[in-house]
Amino acid sequence: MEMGNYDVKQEVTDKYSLRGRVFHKLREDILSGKYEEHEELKEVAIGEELGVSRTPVREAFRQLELEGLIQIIPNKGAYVTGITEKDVKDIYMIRSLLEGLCARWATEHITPEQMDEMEENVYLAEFHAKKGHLEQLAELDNRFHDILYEACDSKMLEHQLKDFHQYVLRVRKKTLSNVNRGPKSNEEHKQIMEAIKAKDADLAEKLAHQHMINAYNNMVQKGLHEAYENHETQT
Amino acid sequence: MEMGNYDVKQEVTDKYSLRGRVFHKLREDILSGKYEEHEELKEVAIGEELGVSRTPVREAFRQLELEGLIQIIPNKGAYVTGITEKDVKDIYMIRSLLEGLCARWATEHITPEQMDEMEENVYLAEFHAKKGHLEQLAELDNRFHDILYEACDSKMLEHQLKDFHQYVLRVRKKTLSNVNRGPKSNEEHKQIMEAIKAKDADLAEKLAHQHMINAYNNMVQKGLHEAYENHETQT
DNA sequence: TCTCGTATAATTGTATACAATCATACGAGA
DNA sequence: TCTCGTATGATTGTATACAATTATACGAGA
Repeated sequence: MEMGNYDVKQEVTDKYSLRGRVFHKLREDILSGKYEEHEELKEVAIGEELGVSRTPVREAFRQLELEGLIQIIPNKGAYVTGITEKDVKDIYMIRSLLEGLCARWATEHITPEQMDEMEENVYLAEFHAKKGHLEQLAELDNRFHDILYEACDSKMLEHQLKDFHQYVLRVRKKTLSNVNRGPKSNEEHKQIMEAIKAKDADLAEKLAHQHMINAYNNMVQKGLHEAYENHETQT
Repeated sequence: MEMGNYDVKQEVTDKYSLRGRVFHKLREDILSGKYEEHEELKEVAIGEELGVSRTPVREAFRQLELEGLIQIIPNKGAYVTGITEKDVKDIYMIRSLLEGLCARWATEHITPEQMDEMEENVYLAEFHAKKGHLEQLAELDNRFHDILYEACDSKMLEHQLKDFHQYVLRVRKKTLSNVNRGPKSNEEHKQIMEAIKAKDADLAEKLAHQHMINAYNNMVQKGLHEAYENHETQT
């Protein structure tokens, strides 16, 4: 609830403030590979390119540094750190552990309202899967995880997982998912939901953990062999 | 190696730049409870208090926001999020999982040089434990974990864990550790080290995981009943 | 030719000025 | 008295000016 509100405000910032726009533009560009690794980002150049002054650029730099995307050397410059395939893999492995923990805690703390929304999500996704509505399916997929994050009732874990989720969504252009992953993903969601409903924390943890590993395996497999454009990444 | 250099530079920034000082001062103050939860932080007030202009203050705010310590509402203000006892507990639970993963990966990727340093660390700590040198013991304890983070050979995981480690170090003033934890902690380090040396990733993971849980249990237990001043938190 | 020191340019760090937005107070009108 | 609109002040958002630091170029001396 509190975090939900936070995120809304964050969105507002990102949309309407120059700093937010610069921050997201640069993150997008770094993750999509527009900038080479170790490339120097100059404040004035970026500012001119985006039509803003140095101030918002600098503030965006400080945030990017904290996210580990650039490295700022005092009085010298900002250098792109980039993100390798190994980084993505590592994130998925880390995330798989945390998603498991999240599912465990969600089992213990989920509210009836959240449980209802989760059920609704799964059944609605089942419907869209049958109809082949991939876009709605992708959106419901993301929403399922957000529900889980909120249900775990841990500000810290929710924050971590949302960060990772964001991160992963950004690299979808490089490593696109299989269009068939959607329905399969929802099957797994359903199992996780049922484990939570049955208050089986061990099972929920295990399933959520495996769910993330499956998502990764599907992603790299498809990322190497095929590349379906215009489809969202399933998690 | 790369991260090591990064951290050195980061330290330089923090020491010599106003932004770094403001950032760390505010983080310290928030975590130590100087500011109430939901308290508004005003740029000019903070700036005047620290004798700097708004610019470094603003940059520090942006970083604090990303760390989740404050919430910035556009055109309105920055509000302290604070950190509860539950947050600390959650962090330790999250960290225990990631330390486990870290130990696993370290088992697979540790270099002979890192292995040597780890052994040296453990044996040196054993010596200081016998002599009752608590300060050196605390420093070696922190260093042990840093070695582990570097040995896991994952930029992402290392980044995450160092963040958490930093975070935890900051709250030591509120929840101080038992002075007897040092030697016990090092015993556990030794076991972890031996598991890594024996290439037993499963055992290393399990031990590192439990090590963190023990550290937490010790901390809360002691935090509630006693409060030894002037001793560093272990692990 | 090579080395080293100095001068100059480029870049970041910080401070301040101005613009935009939000909160508050106050008064007119119902 | 209550409501609503406006004016005023406070605060943040952005741009620019100045200071400090670093990188580079060039020339003097060996």
